[in-house]
Amino acid sequence: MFDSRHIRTFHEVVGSGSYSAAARALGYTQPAITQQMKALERTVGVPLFIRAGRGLRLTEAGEALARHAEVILGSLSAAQQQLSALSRLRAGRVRICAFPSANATLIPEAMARLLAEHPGVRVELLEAEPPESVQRLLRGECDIALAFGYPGAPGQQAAEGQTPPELVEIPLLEDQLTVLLPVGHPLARRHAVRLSDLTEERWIAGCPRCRANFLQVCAEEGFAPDVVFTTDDNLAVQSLVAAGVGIALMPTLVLSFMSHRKVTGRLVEPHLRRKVSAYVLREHLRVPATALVLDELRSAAAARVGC
Amino acid sequence: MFDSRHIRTFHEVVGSGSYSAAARALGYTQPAITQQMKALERTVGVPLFIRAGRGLRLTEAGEALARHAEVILGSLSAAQQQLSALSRLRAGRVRICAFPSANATLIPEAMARLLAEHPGVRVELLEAEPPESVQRLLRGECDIALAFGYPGAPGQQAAEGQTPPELVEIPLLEDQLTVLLPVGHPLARRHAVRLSDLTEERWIAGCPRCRANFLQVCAEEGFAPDVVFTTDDNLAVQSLVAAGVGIALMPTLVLSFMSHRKVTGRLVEPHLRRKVSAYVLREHLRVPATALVLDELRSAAAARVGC
DNA sequence: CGCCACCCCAACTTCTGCTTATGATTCGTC
DNA sequence: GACGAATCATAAGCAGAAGTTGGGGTGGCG
Repeated sequence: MFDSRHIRTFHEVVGSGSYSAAARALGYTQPAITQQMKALERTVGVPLFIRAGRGLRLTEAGEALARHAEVILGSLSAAQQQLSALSRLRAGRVRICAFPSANATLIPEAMARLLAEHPGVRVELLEAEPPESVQRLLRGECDIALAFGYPGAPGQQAAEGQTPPELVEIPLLEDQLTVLLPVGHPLARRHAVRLSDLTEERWIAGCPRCRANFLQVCAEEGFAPDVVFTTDDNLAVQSLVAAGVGIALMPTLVLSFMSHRKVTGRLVEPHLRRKVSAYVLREHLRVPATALVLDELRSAAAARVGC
Repeated sequence: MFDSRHIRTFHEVVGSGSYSAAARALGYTQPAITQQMKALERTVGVPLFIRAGRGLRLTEAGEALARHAEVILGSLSAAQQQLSALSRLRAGRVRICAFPSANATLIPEAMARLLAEHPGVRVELLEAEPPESVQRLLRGECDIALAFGYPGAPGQQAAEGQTPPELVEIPLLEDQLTVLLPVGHPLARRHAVRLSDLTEERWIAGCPRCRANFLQVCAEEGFAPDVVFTTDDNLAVQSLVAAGVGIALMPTLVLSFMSHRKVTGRLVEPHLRRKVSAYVLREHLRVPATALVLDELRSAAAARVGC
């Protein structure tokens, strides 16, 4: 197997016509070139040069190798160019898996800035609710997973159980939960409502994990809510609330981009919130494109502080 | 610039799916693979692998490099194959420059054996008289020069003056000179004739160097020959002798393949001879195809010993 | 004829790269 | 659930490679 450095040196020697010139061009001293070419001739088993007075002349083998050197160095250079593009963010693909409300808020905001600065980067977006998205990450189906979790619930972390050690969690924002009331509801005149004032209401619950968290919070407040409807479709929840079927808890993030005309959100006491984080394989942090997307997500989340 | 060894190792790792397997396949220990891949990732600037439990998974950059590795290793292997053909004598071209009588005798005999054993070797044959052939060698227009010289004549060596130091002389054979007489010549009955018996003959001289040597030899014998015709065409010389225009000196080598029906050769006393040698650039001795041809020429000459 | 450029050679030095040894982690299996 | 096999990472040590330095020979040119 040839040493690519020898090939490059050989090519330079052929191009410049002398050992000394090649040494100057490559930043070596002249004896280094002599040694390299000697080593190359040893591996080839045939002389490559014939000394002709002050200049060098190629043997038949030298001519052949010179032709091949062009090809070899060309393919090496092509590889280098593509990988350099990946490392310099002139190229790269990032697959993100996120939940719907992030897809409607954080992701578009981050993407706008990202694509403006790095037009060569490509993003693929998948939609999945939290437990699923992290599993996809672990299965290698995506590079970044956006998930939310409710604090204090061991079994309710983004991944099943605790976050696996090879996973890195990047906290993005704390999403306040609000009580969704139909306009005209007696409590809608207040700025914030107490959960304990809502024990007699009928409730509409969201996704399974949201519902589980909701039930737990109510239990801590000392009551069991009357859940009359369950759906993970945020639009359906809002419509049901508007129709007077019941009231619901809903993250502010959702309300920031979608709000039924006939519903209104009110802060709830005690403060409830879900934690939105990005997850990534630890080793993936070193992939430039992935790190870039994470940065933009962080920025987008920071711009929403208090949301 | 990538190190070709790293590329090869990377390719093997991708192919076998693990560092350890690649180490076994390439004859390294496992930590060596780890180090090489670390170094490769450092030069690329981007991770190539993501650890996935027991196996490895390629990053986007890894996938890209894997594709390039195929091309790079392919071009390296192609070069290696061609150069190996040259060094193993399955290919190779040798350009020989020789004088006419060698072209008619030594060369064909050597070529027959050479091409039988090494059908991949190609030979190009040029014709030139001695001073010219060695100059062509020095100019790089051929790889082997066959030339003859007369002993004891400093200015008459194969090359002008002494053989240059970068030139190697390979003596092939001593070519006896004969006196060419028309059949029926009074001296033709003898087995050998003395030069001093021919002082009154009319002579036909050959090529310039042959003629010069002839004049010098005659001078040493104490007479100046009567040269009535000069030509370097051996066939013409023989025809002139046959026609009774004069007699001539002619190398045995020429007579061995061409002899006019009406002439005959006789050994001459004192013994005169020309020295036939091959010349080659010293560094060219290491070129397998050239060395092979020289070997065959030596063999062909040895088979003609006493010629 | 002397100078300059080029290349070879030998010795020294530095450093890269491989190996050995050990520890950590994961997967399969009893 | 725990042990065993396999894999990769890390650290230390060593040998060989590769480069630089210094000196010499040679061809070409002013």
